[in-house]
Formats: sequence, structure tokens, C-alpha cells
Amino acid sequence: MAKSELTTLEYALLGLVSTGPMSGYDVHKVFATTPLAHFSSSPGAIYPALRRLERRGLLQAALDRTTETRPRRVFSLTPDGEAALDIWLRQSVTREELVSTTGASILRFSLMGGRLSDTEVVAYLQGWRAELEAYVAELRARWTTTEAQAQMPLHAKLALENGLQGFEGEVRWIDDAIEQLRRRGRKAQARR
Amino acid sequence: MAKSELTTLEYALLGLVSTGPMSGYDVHKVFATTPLAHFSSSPGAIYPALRRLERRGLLQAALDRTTETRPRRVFSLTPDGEAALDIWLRQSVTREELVSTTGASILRFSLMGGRLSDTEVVAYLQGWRAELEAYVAELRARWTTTEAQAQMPLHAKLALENGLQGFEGEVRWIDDAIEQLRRRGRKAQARR
DNA sequence: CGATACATGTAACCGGTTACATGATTTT
DNA sequence: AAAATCATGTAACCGGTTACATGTATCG
Repeated sequence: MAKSELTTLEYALLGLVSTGPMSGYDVHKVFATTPLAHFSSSPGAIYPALRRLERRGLLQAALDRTTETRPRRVFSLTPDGEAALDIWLRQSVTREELVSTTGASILRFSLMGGRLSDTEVVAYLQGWRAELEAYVAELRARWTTTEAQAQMPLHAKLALENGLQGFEGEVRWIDDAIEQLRRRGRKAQARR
Repeated sequence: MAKSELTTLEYALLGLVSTGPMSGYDVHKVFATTPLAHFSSSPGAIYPALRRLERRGLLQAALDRTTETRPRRVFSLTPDGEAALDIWLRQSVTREELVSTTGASILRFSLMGGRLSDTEVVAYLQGWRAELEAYVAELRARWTTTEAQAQMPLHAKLALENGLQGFEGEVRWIDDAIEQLRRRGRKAQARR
């Protein structure tokens, strides 16, 4: 297993490949045409990252010579790769992640489908929610007191409000997501 | 002037120093205790960045020996630095920025106070808004058609919705910000 | 006085960006 | 056959992270 601290990009690659074997170019195409673009980027990032993951034994490449003369390297997850992905998917959202690590939380959520139970997913969302609310409360307490407001220029006030509204929007989204997951759960229950 | 393509961190530093001369540690403290944390980071990023800006002639350091034996390097903007900052502040929000460059748009907005006229600021916000709406429309057209929805797993759907709601929240914030800027404008008018 | 916090850095490592290289396949 | 596009990379550069180094003020 080793110390599995990977880049967000690398986790995104693991997650994408987990949905089915893919060549580097396939991956590149998905990143270029979906909101995954958020994480990467150019072949110059993707190919080396795939190599790294292969070297660490998290991905394996199968040479596909069937149709073409130039072999395509088709990647799939190794058992270690599956394990590393699952461990990462089970990490809860931290304060640090709220503030800095761009989009890791939502990336993890979007890759959980099918790999984690709905119970786990809901727990993840609730943990995320709690972290968000704590952070918002702290920011509000710290920066939206009347004294702080008085000496804060309008632009700073508005920028802060921008951040706060964003976080509160996330909270609402989480509530909605939990609701939808539950609804699906009940439907599945009913079909039995 | 040269080709002024700076890091987001470097622009954040320029902007912060533009509010008044500061030592590296002062800067560090602000980054550590405000939502600016989003951009940096550790002394290991800040000090080298300040040096770079100094080397490029955008910042100048004054040695302050008055109170202490160890001199503090107090940074302030050079005319070139002011110019570089102003140019950057006048850049409008691009699609690429919406998707990737984390927080550059809001950073720019928050630094505009006092440096740009309210008219310019409002124009900036309107440009941002237009870019957001165009992007949201495109995403919706592309991904929320009934066929696309049908074959999209629930998690993917929810993650997409997360992004869309975030963007729509930004739009609402922009409308509110414009309104508040206008209100202030009218008040200032009345006081004359 | 010793320990802790203040204050300013430096150096190694590593990943992402940019730009280029190369060959194969398809289009004009 | 030439041009464009598909597909897979490589190499240089550069900035951020982590961890360490060092010295100064402050507090018990």
C-alpha cells in the first residue's frame, strides 16, 4: 500500500479509470470535454501522472495491438489501485480541504457512486456539512460583528459575503443530495 | 512593464501591499488569519514571491532598523507595481478563469476597492455575470438533456448540479453586489 | 534562565504548464 | 500527395510544499 498521498489529479485518474479501462487519450478526452477540466489540463500532466501511477503499481497498462500498428496503452486499476481509491473515497472532508484543495471534496463524492454504500455516502455528506457549518459560523463570528463590519471596506465585505454564500449554497446542495439518495434508497427498497 | 504574467499569489501580494507597506511577516499573518489563506500558504511561498516581485521592480523593500536590531524588510509598491496591479484589476473574467484559476476573479474584485471607479467595478461584475450565464447555459444544454440525464449515474448528476448551483449562486451574489455599489453611489451623490 | 512565540528566511523535491516531437490515420 | 487531426509522449522551466535553519523578543 505504501504511503498513498497522491495528487488530486492522480485520484481523478484512478477514479476515471475505475469506471472502465481507458487509454491515455481517452482520459485526455474526458478531461477536455467535461467539468473534470477543473483538475487537468494537458497531456503534459496526464501522461506522466499515468506513468507514476503505473510505477507505483496502482494502474496496469495492457498493450492493445489488435486494431492498430501503434500500440495503445490501455490502463486499468490493479488491486492496489482499487484499494488506494477506496481509502481516499472514505476520507472525510477537512477544514483544510474546504479552504484550499480545490474541488477534492466534490470529486470524491462523484466517484463514490457504486463503490461505497449509500450509508457511507450519506455519512460523508453529513461530515462535509458539519465542517462547512462550523467554518461558516467561525467566519461569521469573526468577521461579521458590527465592529468588524464598520471598518471593513465595502469590497472586502462583499468578497466575504461571496465566500459565505458559496459555502451556504454547498450546505443546501448537500441537504438536497442526501434527500435524493434517500429517495432512491426507498425506491430500491420498494422494488424488492 | 514587460510581460506581466504573475502568479495569483503574486497578485494577491501586490494587492495586499497596495493597502499599505508591510513586512513579509505582516503579509504572512494576513494570509494565515483571513480567507486569503485560499491562495497561500507558507513562508516558503511568500518570501520567495516577495523577492521575485522585488527583482522585477514591482515591489521595493525599505530596511527598517529603528526599533530592532534585525532589520525588517518593509515592502511597498513601485510605480511599475501599481501599474501591473491596475492592469490585472482591469482584466475581465474569462471562461478559463471560471473553470480553473481558483478564486482569481473574486480576488481581483476584492482588490478593486479604491483603485477602480465604481463604474469600472460594475462593468467588471457584469462581464463576469455574462461569462457565468453563458457557461451555465452551455453546461445545462450539454448535460441536462433528458437523454444525457437518463444514462448519467446519480452521483454524476448531483456533482454537476453542485457546480451549476455554485455558479448560479455567484450570479445572485453579483446582482446583490451591483445593487449595493449603486446604493452607495446614490448615497454619496446625496451627500454633496 | 529556559521555553515559547516571533520573524525571516533557505534548499530539496516534485508536479503542472508550455512547447515541442513524432508517427499514424483520415480528410481534402 | 499534402494537410489536418488523432494519439502518445518528452523536456525545460518554474512555482509551491515541506522541512529545516537561525536568530530575536517575550513570558514564566
